[in-house]
Amino acid sequence: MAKDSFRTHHGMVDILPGESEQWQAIEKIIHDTAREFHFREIRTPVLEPTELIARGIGQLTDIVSKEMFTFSRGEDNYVLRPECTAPVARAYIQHHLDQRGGTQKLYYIGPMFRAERPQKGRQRQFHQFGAELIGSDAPAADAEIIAFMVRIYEKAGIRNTTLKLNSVGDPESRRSYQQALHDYFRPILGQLSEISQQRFETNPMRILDSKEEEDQPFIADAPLITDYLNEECRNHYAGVKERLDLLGISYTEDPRLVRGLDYYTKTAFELVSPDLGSQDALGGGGRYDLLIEEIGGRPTPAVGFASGMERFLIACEALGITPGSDPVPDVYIVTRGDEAGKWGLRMLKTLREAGIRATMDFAARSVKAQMKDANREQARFCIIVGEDELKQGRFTLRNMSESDEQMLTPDEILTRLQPPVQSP
RNA sequence: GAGCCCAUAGCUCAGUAGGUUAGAGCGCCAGGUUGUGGCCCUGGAGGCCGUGGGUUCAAAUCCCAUUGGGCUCCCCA
Repeated sequence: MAKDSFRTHHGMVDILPGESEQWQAIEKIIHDTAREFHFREIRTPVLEPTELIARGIGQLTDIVSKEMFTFSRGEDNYVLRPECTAPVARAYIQHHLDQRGGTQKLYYIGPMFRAERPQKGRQRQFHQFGAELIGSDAPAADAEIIAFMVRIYEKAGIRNTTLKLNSVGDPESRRSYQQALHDYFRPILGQLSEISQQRFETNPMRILDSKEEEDQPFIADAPLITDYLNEECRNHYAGVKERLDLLGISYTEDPRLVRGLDYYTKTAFELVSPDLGSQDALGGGGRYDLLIEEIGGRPTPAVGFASGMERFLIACEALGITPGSDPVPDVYIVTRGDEAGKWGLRMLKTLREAGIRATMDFAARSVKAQMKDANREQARFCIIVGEDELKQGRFTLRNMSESDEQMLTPDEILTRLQPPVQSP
């Protein structure tokens, strides 16, 4: 690589032709599924007020405490959004979407940013799609969100996933549970890993998440949140499970499933895949009944999920699924000479207006080089234009797979190519 | 923030008892067909062997540093 050239920042990747078609294909699945479920798209800015994210996600989370890309300009503090639930909630409040009546079913696709060390399935700029159902505390809302997420992967052909499900309770349940955890861990605190000892103070539930070898035996016997849920949370959890059963969505209850962001309440879920390596979650989410009030709205229950696009594609690749296909032109116009080149340009316009995908050479190369290029691009037909054709008003139409040629007028060529040849 | 691995052409990689002009396959460009692709043949372009220093008569090869990349921990999508 030349000395003076540039490359992307650490953890930022270019998506090139050949890959971009795969992205478009899964984006299409997401958009199509959203239509079936009647989720409506919302697009929020990539930059958000730093304070919104800090308050929404929680000061003590890793995301806020050490993974944000921030900068200031004048009085304003900007952050590259690390996730999209808080921004969507912000938009809901800002635009008074509650006044539109009913519940809001919103979905999004877009880049998110976290200043972590990159590894498989984790980049600094990564892409998430997700959905939020705002304004309902009913278990049916949780089920709808989960059904939407699950359906997208199902459509893509990703069948070997596991849906992990839990309830993390409401503040009241959480308090009694945290008390139980404190009572349980305090006597054995010295035997826990350093990180777990810290979490004992900050967020004892996270100890259950620990992967430290030394913690495992203690975690195995630790009290479970499900035993401390109050009646409301218990009923809600049962209601969600009942509806998932109803929808034929299988799940595995995981009483140790904890979500990383502070705003979650009650339902927590995660869709995991065995093909992702160390970062095994395709997506996750849950209920966040406290968030909207926390960032300045009226108390409003909501539930949502977020999924990683990069991990989606890793899962596809592991299963041998290649979403989308490389585009090929119907026609490649091969020209010889300046006049032919101009004719070709006009013909391109005509073809395209007829819905025929057409291109040509734009580097004034030899006929042979143009044919080679047409072959490389897998064009179905070539139109070959030189002085003879211009004089006769009839042009050579070459079928590239059959290798046969006909001399036709432009009108005949159009008729011959319509309806546009089918492409995969 | 911590650990491990890697670094030779556009891509995938050969190349160590250190020794003359650094290789292959694929890809790219051109010719063989003065207007015709895919197969084939021939030729060509393209590397200061990531960067800097050291050891040596001599370094892609040994040593140190540095940068970049990958993976893992932490955490998350």
